Amino acid sequence: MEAVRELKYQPNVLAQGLNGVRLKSLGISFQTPYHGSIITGHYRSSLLRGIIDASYEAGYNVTVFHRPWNGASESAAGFRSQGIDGFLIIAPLAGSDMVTALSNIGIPLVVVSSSSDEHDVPSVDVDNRHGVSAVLDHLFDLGHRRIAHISLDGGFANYDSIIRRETFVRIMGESECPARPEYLRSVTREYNPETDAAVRELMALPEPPTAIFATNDTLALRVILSLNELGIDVPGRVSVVGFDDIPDAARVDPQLTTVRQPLIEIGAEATRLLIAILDGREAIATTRWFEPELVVRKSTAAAHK
Amino acid sequence: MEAVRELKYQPNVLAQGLNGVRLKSLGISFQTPYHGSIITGHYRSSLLRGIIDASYEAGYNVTVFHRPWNGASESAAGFRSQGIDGFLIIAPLAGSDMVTALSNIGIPLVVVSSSSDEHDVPSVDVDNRHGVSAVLDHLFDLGHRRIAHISLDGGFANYDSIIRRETFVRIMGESECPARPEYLRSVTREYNPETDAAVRELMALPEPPTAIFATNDTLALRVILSLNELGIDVPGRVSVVGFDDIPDAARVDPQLTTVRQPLIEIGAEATRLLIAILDGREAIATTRWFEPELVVRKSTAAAHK
DNA sequence: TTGTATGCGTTATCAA
DNA sequence: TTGATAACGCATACAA
Repeated sequence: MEAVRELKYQPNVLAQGLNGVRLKSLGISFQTPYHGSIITGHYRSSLLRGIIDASYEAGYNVTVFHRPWNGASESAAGFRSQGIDGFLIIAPLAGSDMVTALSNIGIPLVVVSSSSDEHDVPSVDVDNRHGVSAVLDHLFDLGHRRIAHISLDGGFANYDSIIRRETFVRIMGESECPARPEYLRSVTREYNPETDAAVRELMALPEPPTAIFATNDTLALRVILSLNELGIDVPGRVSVVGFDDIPDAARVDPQLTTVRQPLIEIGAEATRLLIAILDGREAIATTRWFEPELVVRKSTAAAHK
Repeated sequence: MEAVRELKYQPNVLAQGLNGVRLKSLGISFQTPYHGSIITGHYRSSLLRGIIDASYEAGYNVTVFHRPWNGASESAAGFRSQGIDGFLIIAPLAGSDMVTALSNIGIPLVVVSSSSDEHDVPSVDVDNRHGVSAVLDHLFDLGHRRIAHISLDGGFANYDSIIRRETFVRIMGESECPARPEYLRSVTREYNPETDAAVRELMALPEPPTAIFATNDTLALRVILSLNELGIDVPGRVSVVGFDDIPDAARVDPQLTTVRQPLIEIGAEATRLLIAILDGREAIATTRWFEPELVVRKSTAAAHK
């Protein structure tokens, strides 16, 4: 023990790992369909912040494995021997085999946000159904019946947006005013002329919607911009609702009504869950939901007649 | 080779590393004086994005070492055996011994943004002096002579903000209108009532400034808010300039005049530099500067008489 | 070219 | 309790 201090001895983590000791190291991966978009935006960086904070608390390191997941079980290989104990998959995209590929190699996994029950992988996510339900209740209360929904599609779709759309259709279907097909739109990217076109077409309908529910805030912000350019007042003529409550939601004019989800907490909880699984303290199939909160601001008002 | 495919053989990275093979793995650390602020904001996440992109290009993994750097050469120990080849220090804070501690243990280092010539460590940064000079030239051209500067101080000060203040003082000193001491303010956090107080006191001076140059955009945005609350028109009465060109700078009203620095590129270039050093392709002491670009928007106008 | 031994720094096992 | 030894999976150097 004296010699330890004397020589400033530090155990060699690699040798420990070679011998089967858990290295207290987590792998994470941001899956992105296009190059360079790793952690842009509030959504991913909040999740990452929760992950890094919680792993720090638990004494774990975090390694970012950035791979082209475009259709790649081979991207998944090689994780077993990397010295990581478990893996966090951040907001996987629908239609990718990433989750399946990773779960096949037998590494403990947790999906962080945008989970799907397609896979039998534990996850931590917001309760999207509850969130959509709160949005629609709010709009119904304001007298809205002609409600449109703009979703994400193509390479950018994540499971969250799919579930939100499904829930939207289901709840509308159970109401007195089922969603008309022409009110259901989707775009492949949020900040994109596509969105302008979708909004324009929506508002050019014989019976235009009085409210537009966008699948996330970035998209909702763009929708407001598009409406502004058309000279359509928000919320006087059309109400707009988003999802996420990114910081900009409270800064734009009009301030956005949206659904807040505790992203940092989701990232942190997913990390804790993964570590609990690694420690054998938690059953593998656990999945945890966080309740979202409707934040009513200025972009929604009574339905325009 | 057949057997490799047959058995899906994957070399054990740990064993390779134990044997002295470079693991193509980079360590990074965000130094933050308060808990939980790892990658909030555009500044850090842009740097991180550049780092992750460039390391991916080069086939390197990135491991986040989150430590309390509050005064800790012991935090630095234990990196030698972690299997990382080199280390990127992201925006170190002034007054911390983190850089010194890390450089003492002999790991190849590169400082990413907010570098200082206090340490003999290679770095990639924006040319702050050039940026400040462009700001002041712009303000001089608009007829401003009473120019205030608000800087960061205390635990949050990074080297960038220190250099910006020094440069401000130097250039003003060489001009016909040297900076008055009462025009030099600093706050400990950007978004903070402190900033309101500083602005209020500045504007209560017998000769209030006609322009305020904030050391970064977050601070500048808060300055505009403070001025608004005082009923002072921007830019009619006071011009405001920031630094960074965060996305919000173009979204607020009035749009912020600021200095754009290529953060993603800085992160990427720092990564490439570190890898070049690891490969022995680059001398150790190299340091690279990126030229910033003045972005003139709506928050600056001719000096109020 | 192909094969065999040695060391990398641990931990675990077994013997003393 | 202490001490020696094998094994982890690979790379390297050397022998065949």
